[in-house]
Amino acid sequence: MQMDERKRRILRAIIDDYILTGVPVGSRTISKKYETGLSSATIRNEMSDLEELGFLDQPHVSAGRIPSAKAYRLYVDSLLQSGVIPDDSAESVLGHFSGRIHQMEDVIDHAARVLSSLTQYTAVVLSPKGMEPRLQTIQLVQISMGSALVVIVTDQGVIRDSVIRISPDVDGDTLYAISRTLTNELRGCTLSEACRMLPELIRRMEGNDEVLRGLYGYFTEGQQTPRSTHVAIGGTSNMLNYPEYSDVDKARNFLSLMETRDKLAEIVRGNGELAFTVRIGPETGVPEMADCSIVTASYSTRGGQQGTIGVIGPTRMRYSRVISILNMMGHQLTDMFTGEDEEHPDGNKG
Amino acid sequence: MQMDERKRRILRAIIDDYILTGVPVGSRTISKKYETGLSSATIRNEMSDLEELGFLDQPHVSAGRIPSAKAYRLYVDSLLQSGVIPDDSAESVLGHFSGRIHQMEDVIDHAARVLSSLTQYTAVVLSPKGMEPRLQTIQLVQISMGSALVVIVTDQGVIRDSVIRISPDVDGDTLYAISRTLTNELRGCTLSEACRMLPELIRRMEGNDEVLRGLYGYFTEGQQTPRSTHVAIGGTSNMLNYPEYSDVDKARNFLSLMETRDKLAEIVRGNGELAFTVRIGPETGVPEMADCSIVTASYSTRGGQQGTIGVIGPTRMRYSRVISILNMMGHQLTDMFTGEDEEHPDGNKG
DNA sequence: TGTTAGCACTCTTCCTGTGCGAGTGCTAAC
DNA sequence: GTTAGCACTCGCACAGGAAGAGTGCTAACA
Repeated sequence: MQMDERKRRILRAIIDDYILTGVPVGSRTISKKYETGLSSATIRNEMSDLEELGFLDQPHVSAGRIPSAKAYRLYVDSLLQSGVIPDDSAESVLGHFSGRIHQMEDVIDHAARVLSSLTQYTAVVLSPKGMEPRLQTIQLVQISMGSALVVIVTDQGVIRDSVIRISPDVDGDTLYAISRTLTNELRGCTLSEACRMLPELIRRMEGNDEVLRGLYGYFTEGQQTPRSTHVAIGGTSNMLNYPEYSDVDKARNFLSLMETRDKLAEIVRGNGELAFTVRIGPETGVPEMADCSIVTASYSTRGGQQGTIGVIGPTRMRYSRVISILNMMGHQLTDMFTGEDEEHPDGNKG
Repeated sequence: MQMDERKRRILRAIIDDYILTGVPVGSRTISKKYETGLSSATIRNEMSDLEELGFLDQPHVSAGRIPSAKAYRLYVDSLLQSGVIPDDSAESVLGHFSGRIHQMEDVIDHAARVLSSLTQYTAVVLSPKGMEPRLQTIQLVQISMGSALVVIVTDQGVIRDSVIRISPDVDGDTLYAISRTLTNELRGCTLSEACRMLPELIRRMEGNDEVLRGLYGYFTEGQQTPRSTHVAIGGTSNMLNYPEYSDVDKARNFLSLMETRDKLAEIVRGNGELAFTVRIGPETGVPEMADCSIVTASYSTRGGQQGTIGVIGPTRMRYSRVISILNMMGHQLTDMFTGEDEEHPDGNKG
């Protein structure tokens, strides 16, 4: 048996209807609501074929049909093939970042909120992750007698800061001198390289070894607990709006997955740095998400690192809408993270 | 009618049982499970009295009784009066902060996780909030040609950082000089005072006005969008473990309340800076939380600011356990935030 | 006077059976 | 190839009934 154009059209109608309503759709519904020009009996025959082909499932004999993961896959593929659909509400993404927000983490949090409220699904935004960051500047700032703040600037603009203890009689100027030396010596190194080089430096810069030793402890500690990527989540409770999650057990499983941010980040980040992915049901590879779909897009920062934005919803997700919103949002974030720091907004590039 | 000792004992048994099981408790249960030496009939009479006094509710005529908010209040008050109960598992709090964690936000996140996993309820931890912070150090760190990082250290140890644009030909030494001047001039000011003083400073430090202007923009912007307190939440999904929230609508309401962190912070922070509060059901003042209780404790930082840790659970919460865990955790955090920065851990306070 | 045993009564919960409606599959006619 | 018709299936909602838990009341007892 073969898929012909008519089968495709009917399948699409079924998916559309199921996405809208969430209840199994019957032959009569398709024949009446969608101008197919066919009677329900014909639709029934086609549906029977589609089921045999693996595109439809039947919860029980007298219920309608629901689309299988395979059907969604076909649907999404044809959606993507025909180009990203400009959605009615997509342009409203643009309005949501009017006020300048400086901190990257704030932007990410905000993006997650906007994304979830636009899509009405759960949104996840991951901070960029690229190659291992390389040191650019190390600066020690005195906070009080006996303690100093370490500020480390890397080429990714990622800033790690922490307080270390120093001798009370080290003053600001000394700290500045140490900072300069460290910056000169360690610029361009990765953090792990810096770790290896520090003992040597400590030997050479005797007299300030106490400061450096504190720093060393900080570095090695930072190594073993690497600052994980920032994960922002929005709209976890949205998931409860869908009958798929009216079962409390399911809801709990889902929510506790959302709480373990590391695992979640791993799942959302997925297999690669693809610009765009749609994973449907079992394709997510996570048993807890067997009836979820994950749509992700990426955005880039100045250094060329890729961040990820994603939407998690039921498999009967409004794919076209979600895809177009993610698309817009990805571009918007890329613009923010690349454009804003290079030039004044009123000037042109070049 | 009066409360006598026996009524009190029976009420306590009812509350204990209801907290344990979550189902209305009958007279027979009390008479058999708790060694009262009384028959179920007697208990019934007492229960009838307790209901008349407003301590018990009856869902329907042939169900057992459940404690009212008033009953919990009595229960908690007597609990607090008799001193904080040392709980079997409370000491395990101590183990959870073994590895040094430096960033305050990380500590707070971690505390929320630990708190929720120990109590099996939802935990909320708020960063300290005190008087308006006063500037201690301002440091400009060159990141790349044309941009610098502003690091502001306040007496609360709160660090605000952001990137500003500077002229490409300003070098690190100049930035350091500017930083020193700024620190000297502005130390001890609040942020808003600094805002007012900056124009004057810009006039005086001509030549570097471009840097300062960028800084000025940063300050004024920071003023209008004050960095809100950090809110960490843990174990939101724990709430679904309790039959009280097997209703999806209730669960959704609760969860979406958890998502609006600002509002949540306001609720948890509550009325004052009391060391310890227990708000039961309606006492929370939030309709969505009519069948929740909120227990909070506070911790202090070096500057004497108060942070808040809280646990949100069903009204039939294991109060004594929660109170003792919160108590321990509060002390632990206070120790971390005050002790650690003052002295080496191996030394005694002088 | 306080306590207890006994009993009728109430109300929920669970189970079962039944009718209804939605939807299918098949067959025969067009 | 399409469609109308019909028998059939299955879930769902609802009603009725049995079981169980728990109460309130009364009368007897220490």
